[in-house]
Amino acid sequence: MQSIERLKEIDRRWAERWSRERVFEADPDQRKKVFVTFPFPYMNGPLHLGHAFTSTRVDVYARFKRMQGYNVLFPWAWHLTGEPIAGAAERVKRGDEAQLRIFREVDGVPEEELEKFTDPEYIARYYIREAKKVLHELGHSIDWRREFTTTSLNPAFSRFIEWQYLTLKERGYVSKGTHPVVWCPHDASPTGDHDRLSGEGVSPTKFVLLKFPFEDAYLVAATLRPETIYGVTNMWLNPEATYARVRVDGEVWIVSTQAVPKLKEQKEGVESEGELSGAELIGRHCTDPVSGRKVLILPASFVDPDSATGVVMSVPSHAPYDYVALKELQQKPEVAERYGVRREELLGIEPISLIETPGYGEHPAIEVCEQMGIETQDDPRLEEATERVYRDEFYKGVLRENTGRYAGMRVEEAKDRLVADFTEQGIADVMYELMEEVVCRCGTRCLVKILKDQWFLKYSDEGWKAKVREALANMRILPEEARASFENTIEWLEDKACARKGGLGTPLPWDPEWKVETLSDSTVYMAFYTIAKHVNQGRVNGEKLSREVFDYIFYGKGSPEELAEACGTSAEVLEEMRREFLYWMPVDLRNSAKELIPNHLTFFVFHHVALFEPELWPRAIAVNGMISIEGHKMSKKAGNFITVRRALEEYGASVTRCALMYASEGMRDPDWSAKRAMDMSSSLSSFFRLVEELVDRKEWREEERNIDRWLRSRVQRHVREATMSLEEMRTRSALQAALFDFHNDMRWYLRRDVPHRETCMHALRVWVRLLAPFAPALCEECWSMLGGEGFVSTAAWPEFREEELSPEAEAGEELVMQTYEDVQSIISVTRMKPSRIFIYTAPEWKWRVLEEVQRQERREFSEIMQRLMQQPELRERGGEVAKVLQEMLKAEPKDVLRVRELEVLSEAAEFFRRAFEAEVSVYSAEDAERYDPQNRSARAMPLKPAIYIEK
RNA sequence: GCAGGGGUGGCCGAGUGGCUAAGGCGGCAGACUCAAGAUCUGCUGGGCGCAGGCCCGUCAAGGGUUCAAAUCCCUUCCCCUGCACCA
Repeated sequence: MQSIERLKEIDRRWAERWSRERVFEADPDQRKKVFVTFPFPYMNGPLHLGHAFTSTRVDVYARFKRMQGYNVLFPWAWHLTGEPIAGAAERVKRGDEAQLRIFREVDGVPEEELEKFTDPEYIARYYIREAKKVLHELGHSIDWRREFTTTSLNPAFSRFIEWQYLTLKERGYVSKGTHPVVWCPHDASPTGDHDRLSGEGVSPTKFVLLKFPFEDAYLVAATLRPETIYGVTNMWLNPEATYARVRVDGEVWIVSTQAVPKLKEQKEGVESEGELSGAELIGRHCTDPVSGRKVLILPASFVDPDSATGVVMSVPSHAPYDYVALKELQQKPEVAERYGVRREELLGIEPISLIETPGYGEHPAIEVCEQMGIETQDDPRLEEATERVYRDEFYKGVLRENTGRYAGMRVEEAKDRLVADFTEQGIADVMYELMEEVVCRCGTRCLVKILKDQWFLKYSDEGWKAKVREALANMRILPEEARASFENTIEWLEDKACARKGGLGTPLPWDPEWKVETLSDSTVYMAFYTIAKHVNQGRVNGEKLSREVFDYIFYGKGSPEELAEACGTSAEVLEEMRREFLYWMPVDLRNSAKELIPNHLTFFVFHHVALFEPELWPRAIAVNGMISIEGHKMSKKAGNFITVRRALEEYGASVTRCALMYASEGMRDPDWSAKRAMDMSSSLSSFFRLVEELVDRKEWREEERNIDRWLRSRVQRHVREATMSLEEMRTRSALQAALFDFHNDMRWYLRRDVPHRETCMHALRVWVRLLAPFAPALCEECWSMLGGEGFVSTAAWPEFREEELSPEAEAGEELVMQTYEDVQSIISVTRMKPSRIFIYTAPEWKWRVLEEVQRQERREFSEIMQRLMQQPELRERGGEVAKVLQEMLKAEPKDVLRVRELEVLSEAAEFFRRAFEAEVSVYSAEDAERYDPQNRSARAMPLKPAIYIEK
């Protein structure tokens, strides 16, 4: 507890110094640049650990690259576009308790602030103010001079969006269209998934309406299978339902009363002209518009007046519901007779087959119902039966002779043609319906509305997609596994509405009642960071930034002299802005959560390729998993919402950052747990304590030993691992190397021998720098204790030095470790308390045998033996050689480095002595003077010294 | 349902064909301490062994390929993300 307070104090102190000394402000210079971005957060609440996870990844990368000597820009901005902030203000005005409670209890907004939350701008300003403090304390290396907000609250940004949309439109990427949406009649706005009480994931389904002439009107059947009209035998109406006569675009339609309000949102000039009951329609006839046949209207309980038009055409050959309902009715004709249906006519109805499907006979619906034993129209399994028949017929079915011009076509291909033809002939129309009930958050049941004259981004455009694919192919995607998701998204992406009517935002320049929608105004704003700095510094009037000015800055079009005055600046400033834009662009890394791949991150690429030349296309996108808290999804509702503020209060920046970065990498979802945060806190404290101890240390060893070469070699391994991992944003692996593995080696080093000052200090200086991107403030503290120059944040990243790797030293140290374990294992098995330990290293000739084995590709005893016997010294002891060779051939082949065993183990003797509290002697097996009462030394093998222990 | 990513020891997680699993946490034992904490040391799937060793088991489940599989293929189950006008 004490130590965590100390870490927090260090974190705060250094965050202060960084901003006081403007360490992270970045301007163009001679160096190579790296431009990293985090998707600006939406400011309707405080930053939470999910934000911190992603943003810390960006910061770690920024810090890493900065230390590598790049000129790094990490800017920040705030997203205000859209409905939620405005909606929240509205709810506060209405005194909505649930909303107030969230602000108060989850976000921790003080009462005196809450009063002012009726103003959306105030809410945004409040959260921005808080979030900025939090990011500062978290130690993010942000250049705050470039900060901005979106929407018309920031005129300069609006000018930028206007430029963007005018350009997109001019280049043919924007079009006007009409589209069905899930709509709340009460809110008078589209109802997205998150705005729903129920019906998540439900989207409009397109029904084809087939108009069956009926007296002066049309009976309008809704179907998903319009091709089956060739097999129609009768119509179904629900006798309990009420139907309406509706005027639609000059015609009179008969549909269920429930369908009328739906049609009003989807069709022109819809007016109700009176009602009639289902019962009174039954028994009468309408006309099949294709064949002109008379079609009898029959009663059916399965017909749902709430679904589409409440009128169903009956195709018993291919629709299980229709078949079962017809069979039931024919078995009890008296039911139908009550509605005035003539018995003979009813009994005379026979299924008409129109699709031929491999694996089925003439009437698939009948077959399937009989197979499944379905007897009544209320049987729930009818859904499954319908699904099966539909799917098989759709993919495998072929239309029969009785389908006129469509005969012989596959259902899959005929369907669209037929609908187009029927529509042209005035027989068919469309209606959208929700297959499940959708209820808006306001409690109103939603329906489908056709939104007219909406503005769309033409993401379906093949030429556009081709450029996006090209950009993607040249981009680094981290982790690489995420690439497939991007490719997929590009594949299925269709036109996307890009403007809305409600909420905050920038009006579309050519149609100002629409505002540019949030996912659309967040696509190329990274370019704006280069401009925001100049606007914020008052060097140019942001409100007056015209399209022509942006064209100059971004494209170099026009003359700065002519443009300068109109926007309150000089040609020099405009030229500088253009240079700055060219310097920082393109974006070198954008990082976000994987949930944004199908929208924002892909749109980000779309807009870049639409607006900029390939040199300015983004270079890399990184994605990460979604944070969970103690194993559960984080949500305000669940009450496990953790703000960054709270994490900082409890653990401070260094611990929070490291705990997050160690929680996961790649696409894996990180989990935050209080326990693991505490573990991280002890790891960092322990690191810090070690640095302090060594800085204060007085006792050092003078001469250099194998253990020092070993440590230097290990240090290089960690440098290499941390560097390579960070290049790919693998923060967990990097931290594993830079904190834990490094720490373990330091522990071993200090345990093994009195440390060598230079080696030790060298290791510490590397260590502190490797850890600096993760725990920057703590490392600044250590850096200054170690006498490092300036800030560690701008110190040089340790470069991997291959020449410092020493496989020999590592092999030597492994020999020490192995020998240590062997002694230990003997002690534990024999349960003896040793007083004297003798170690015998392998004789020279055994090494020679081993080396011969390694030289030979074939591990063939006689061949190798023959070669060995050519050496006289070995020949003398042929019997022994044979035994040793056999043993070596039994072992797994592996590369072995020659180690000066006697020297290495002698150096380690003192360590063994301390560890085992016993006298330790190291001999060569060839040493004539050795003490070896049981002749153990005979068993010494290379890298496996013989051991003899006395009680 | 469709698409993408996953499922490894009590827990977090390395590991993508070859000495059957890195590191951390937790647990147990010991050292230090009046004690607790911190720290250090050893053990931590099961079994056997008074000389460094051996045997068995294990990577969601089942099947297959291979001399050899956590790793490759097939099937099933489970989890995460997305499926659009939400940010």
